[in-house]
Amino acid sequence: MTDIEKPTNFIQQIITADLEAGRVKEVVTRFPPEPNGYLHIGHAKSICLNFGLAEQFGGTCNLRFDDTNPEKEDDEYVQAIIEDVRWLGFDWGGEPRFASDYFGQLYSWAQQLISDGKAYICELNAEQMREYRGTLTEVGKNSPYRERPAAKSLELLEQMKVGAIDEGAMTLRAKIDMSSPNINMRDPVIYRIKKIPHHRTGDEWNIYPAYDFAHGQEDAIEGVTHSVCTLEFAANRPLYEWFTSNLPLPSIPRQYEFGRLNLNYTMTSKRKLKQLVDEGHVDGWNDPRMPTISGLRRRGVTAASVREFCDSLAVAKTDGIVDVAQFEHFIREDLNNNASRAMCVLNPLKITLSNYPKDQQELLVAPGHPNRDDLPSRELPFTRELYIDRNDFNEDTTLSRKKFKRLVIGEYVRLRSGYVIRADEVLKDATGEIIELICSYIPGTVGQDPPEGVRPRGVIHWVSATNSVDCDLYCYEKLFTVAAPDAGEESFIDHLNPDSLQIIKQCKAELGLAGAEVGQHFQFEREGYYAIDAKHSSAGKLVFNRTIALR
RNA sequence: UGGGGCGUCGCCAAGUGGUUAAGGCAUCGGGUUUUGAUCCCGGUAUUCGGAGGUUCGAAUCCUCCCGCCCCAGCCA
Repeated sequence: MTDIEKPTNFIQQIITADLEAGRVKEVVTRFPPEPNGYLHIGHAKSICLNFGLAEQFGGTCNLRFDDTNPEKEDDEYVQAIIEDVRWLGFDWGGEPRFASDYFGQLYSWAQQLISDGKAYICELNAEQMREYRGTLTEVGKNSPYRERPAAKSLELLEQMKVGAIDEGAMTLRAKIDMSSPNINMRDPVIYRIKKIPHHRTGDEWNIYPAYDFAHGQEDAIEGVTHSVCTLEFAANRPLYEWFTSNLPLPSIPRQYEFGRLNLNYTMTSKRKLKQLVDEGHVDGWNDPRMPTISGLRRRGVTAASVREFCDSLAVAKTDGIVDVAQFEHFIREDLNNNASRAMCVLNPLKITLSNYPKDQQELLVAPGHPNRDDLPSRELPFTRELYIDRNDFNEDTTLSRKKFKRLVIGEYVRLRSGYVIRADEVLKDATGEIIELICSYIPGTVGQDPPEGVRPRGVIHWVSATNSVDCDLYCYEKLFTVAAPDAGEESFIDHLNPDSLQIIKQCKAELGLAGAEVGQHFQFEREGYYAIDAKHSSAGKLVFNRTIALR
């Protein structure tokens, strides 16, 4: 559908070559989140890439939870992740997979490794292990337990498994090379004792496989052909390959790394996002200021715009920082094309049309969208008393037409989809504050040009004062005041924007908005895009989130 | 510092020895407009981290140098 052909990325090139050479006959990918937090915009890139690759090459993509660390994981996250991936529009055919489904298989592969003399139970504690590991420049030294007989290791592993050994007292380690320049290859721990109930396996296990011992094997079990992960795992690849070549796996998956998405003014670290939630800086994981998928959804960002944005991103090995304005561009693009228009006055200023009959009301018809007639039109009650925005009136009559395209005493303005009016008089209270404007309307100007000599300064939005609906608006700004909240010496908490949320109460919205539902998107003309807040809005109280302002 | 990876416009990025060095975002002009929105036109890198070299010809090949990122969790 796109007229501009997007160049193929290096992973697509590899897959194409693999297919042509017959190395793989069907492409299988996977999105492998750990259920220890909510998904964010960075994950969306990975999701779109993995599911997208499967789609492009007619293969499949699994959703697989990498739940090998019960300490941090929870079913709440599993459910949220499933909802988020679905919402983004992807399907993994059948049930999601879990690393924990393979614990039994993984355990017997561990036994196999021991029998083959390629793994051993080590009794070094954490601190000792660190000392033995060496540093970036010094090689490590062998553990004194390294040559322990396989039979003994097998026996100890079983004891670890049944809970007979204390946490931290022993580990199972792969026997590789303590002098490898790649620290990951210096006899990495592949099983550790954790006497913690697992969200799926309960207290069945007292030991859990480490990431490196699990991931490649999980891929192999599922027949994953191209295991795509982020750059920081590049140093783990030799280890990934060591396992796939030292174990009798049903298939040999290959790992490829690409640069993760970084956005300025945004934080994409599950740990730190969790901190924001736990410390109450935001209203939960789905706070509309959060870069989480659930936060974006609640804010009113569409799944389509997230997908479009992700697809526009390069899949390469450079790790850059994308300007959030680029993301916002796609949010506006989709909303501009699809959101129905509506009017809402944020700072109401009452105006009375002195020449409009007191009890008269006519229903004006406004289009749902300026250039889409498939969206239903709207009925706008027009009455003698209306509200316009205070910012759309100025007492300074010397303002040029070019500079101020709004109401000024003695001049005209067009009410959007309505009449042309003229401001005649300002009413103020004792303190000098403007409380009302007396105006007059020009009959016959709905959908018609005003008579000769009447030149409206511009078009402003409005709402009937006697037949409209009240609502609250939650307007958001960037959560952080600096482009790189995560850099520098100070904590990112110090860079939180104190004005990231502004609540505007008692706004006046056109009547039709009373029936707005969660999931609908609106453009409040001349203001921005808004969507019902699923948390605060209720039958008796309309609450909208500002998804994003108009440019 | 040992290993791994990366450096093309303010940001992202195509480019795979011969192109006027794409495109998007941002930005700056101008036009249309009953949203100061959208839309439409147009401007914005003699140059590809730097220096040498190979070649008729280099962002693309070679050499050296510089800079940035990742790895020393019983996290993933």
